[in-house]
Amino acid sequence: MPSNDHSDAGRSGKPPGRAPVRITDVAAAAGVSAITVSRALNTPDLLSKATLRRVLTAVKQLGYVPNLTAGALSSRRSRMVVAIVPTIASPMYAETLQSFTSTLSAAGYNVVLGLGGFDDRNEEQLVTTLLGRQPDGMLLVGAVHSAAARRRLAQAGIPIAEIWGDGSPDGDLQVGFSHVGAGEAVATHLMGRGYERFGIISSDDSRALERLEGFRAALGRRGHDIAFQRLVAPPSTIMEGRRSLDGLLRELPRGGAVFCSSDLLAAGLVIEARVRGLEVPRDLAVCGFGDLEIGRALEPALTTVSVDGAEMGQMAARCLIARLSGDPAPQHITVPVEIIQRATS
Amino acid sequence: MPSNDHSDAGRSGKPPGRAPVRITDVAAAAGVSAITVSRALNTPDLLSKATLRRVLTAVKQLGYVPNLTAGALSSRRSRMVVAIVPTIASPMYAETLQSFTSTLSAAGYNVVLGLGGFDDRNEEQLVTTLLGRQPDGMLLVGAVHSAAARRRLAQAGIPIAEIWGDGSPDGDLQVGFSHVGAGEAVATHLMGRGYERFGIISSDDSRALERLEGFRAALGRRGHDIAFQRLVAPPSTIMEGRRSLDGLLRELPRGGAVFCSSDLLAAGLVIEARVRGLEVPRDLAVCGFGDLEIGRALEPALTTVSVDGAEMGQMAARCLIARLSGDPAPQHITVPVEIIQRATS
DNA sequence: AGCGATCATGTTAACGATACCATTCTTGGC
DNA sequence: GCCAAGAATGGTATCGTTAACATGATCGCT
Repeated sequence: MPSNDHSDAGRSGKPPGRAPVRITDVAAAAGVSAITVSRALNTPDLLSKATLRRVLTAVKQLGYVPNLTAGALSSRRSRMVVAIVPTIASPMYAETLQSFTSTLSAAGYNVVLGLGGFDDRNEEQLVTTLLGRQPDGMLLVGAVHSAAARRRLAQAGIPIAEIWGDGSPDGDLQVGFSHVGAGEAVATHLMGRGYERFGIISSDDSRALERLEGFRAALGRRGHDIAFQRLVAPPSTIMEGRRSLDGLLRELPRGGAVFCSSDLLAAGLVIEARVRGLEVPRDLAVCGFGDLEIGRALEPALTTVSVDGAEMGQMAARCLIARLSGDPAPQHITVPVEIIQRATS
Repeated sequence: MPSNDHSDAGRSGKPPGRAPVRITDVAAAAGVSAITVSRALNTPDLLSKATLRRVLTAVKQLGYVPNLTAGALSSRRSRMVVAIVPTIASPMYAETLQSFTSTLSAAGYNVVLGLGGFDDRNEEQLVTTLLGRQPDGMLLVGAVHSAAARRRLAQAGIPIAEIWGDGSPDGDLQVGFSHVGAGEAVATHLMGRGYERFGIISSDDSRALERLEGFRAALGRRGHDIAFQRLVAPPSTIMEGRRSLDGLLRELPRGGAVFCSSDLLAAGLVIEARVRGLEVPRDLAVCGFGDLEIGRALEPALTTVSVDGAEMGQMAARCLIARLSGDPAPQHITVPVEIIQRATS
């Protein structure tokens, strides 16, 4: 009977003969104790120059890669942050996630990605698994709806940053803007430009719907209403914008103005309008949302609402980092929302 | 410099009075041992109905969230996969990552995101940290260039899937297509349509350049050459496409055909051409790459090379999962590349 | 010169889970 | 009715690292 004493046999991992270098191997090579190696990598200031050099040499020579899983278990700091995003197929969220991840990466954190989709189906499942990773912090893009999931988050005891929020804060850290306010601003802008008939094409998700309500309310205050309204299933696409024109023209005579909940929808609308020989904005004015590249590059260039997704991601990351470092961090950050008037209104 | 003793209490964790429920707590509540709880969650088949029910009740009641970090350390399986992507600001990669993540998520894996950018600067740093997370597998979108980083990867002993590759495989699992072949196919297509003057606008990254070379070679074989060539810094944008027209028109008289390394560049070119009163494709034919939504929705719709980014992501995920489950998985998968002829050529 | 303060390093014991092997309790075949 | 084979469960060691505390060396100051 082969008795698996101590080393290689027993809990052997992957098939190929790997050489898992552990911290003790490095320690032995450098003639120090394990904790000294740990300190060389985490708190080098605590060591003498000579020891530090010796350890780092050994690290390099052996090709030591610290096992961060073990480190996390022991120190109770995983240096990981979970980001839950509805989708990254949408450029707005992608941009936000990109800058969020980059900023955290520079500070030594890794990001674990959770894709929520737009339904609450397996939200609890997702949140639970991800919390099991023991993240030091969390980013929620958009709200978490399932009650069970929210409870879990609240009990997790980690800082949670929420961005693109829709006004029902789960986290203790908000980076965002008022969607209602944005809708109002668009209404004000369009009324100011002299338009008198209005339509809206909106994605059927909670944040877009808030903007819709803001839009409607501001119009109403001045005696206007929404003559045409169309909800489309997320994620928004250019094609869906093109397809919206038909219905729109039936309800809205020439000279109206339409607010689209995404630049993608707006771009589609403009493209289709031109194909039909309409002149934008004379026959149809359009305002998008998001200030995506396509709007800037379109002809005519799209009037839109600019919210800096990258900025929000970076802000959220910075706040989390501050919070995790014990530094004070603001609880609420409002990112400016700006109407960029270009050629379609 | 005062050593920053940030935490006041001992190893008590986060400030707010949390109740970290451990597996032993659940075990006690259910009147079983810890290992039984573990089995209830991981291999429920091994338990009797009655015990299973009892344990799951306790789990729910206590709101137990398994510490996956500890589990990973003990079992040497992290159930995490690292994805290294140049950027997710580009829709192509975003799409790939989206489907990759979704597929893995459904199989119980989490994805750790690494953003590489297009430079090799801190590539080794990034790879090292991420390997330290003990991922079970890895996805490389595009190649890893730093020699040190490649060595690390090779020694990691985990399956590595590489997609969007440029022909210098790091991993042992390839999902992709021939970029050279794609360039050739475009050349063949355009020549077949009767064009005789050619231009190219390409992103300055290795994969796009391979397509360029394929394009050039195929043209050369039939006695043609590239009359206009422009390299633009990644990531590609619509605006950059628009800006390219000026130079292009100087070198390429009306009736030429241009291959763009991205649908974004191609879309910009088409938009600008129409602004200048050119007719597409009569005055200028354009072929893009990537089959993005914008190409489909553009007017005139863009001829392009379709590579299914989502499909590739899903394939890569499936292969990794198979490999990790001990099932056989193909080493090389070639995804079909198809020229979609629409209205711009 | 003595002595507390500071620096540099080491020892020990977790962190929370699972692998391995052992143990008890069933079961069925002859 | 007895024994081998399997089902159900538990005990113990361990995964690789870091926190907490301990120790010895160094140093400046009265």
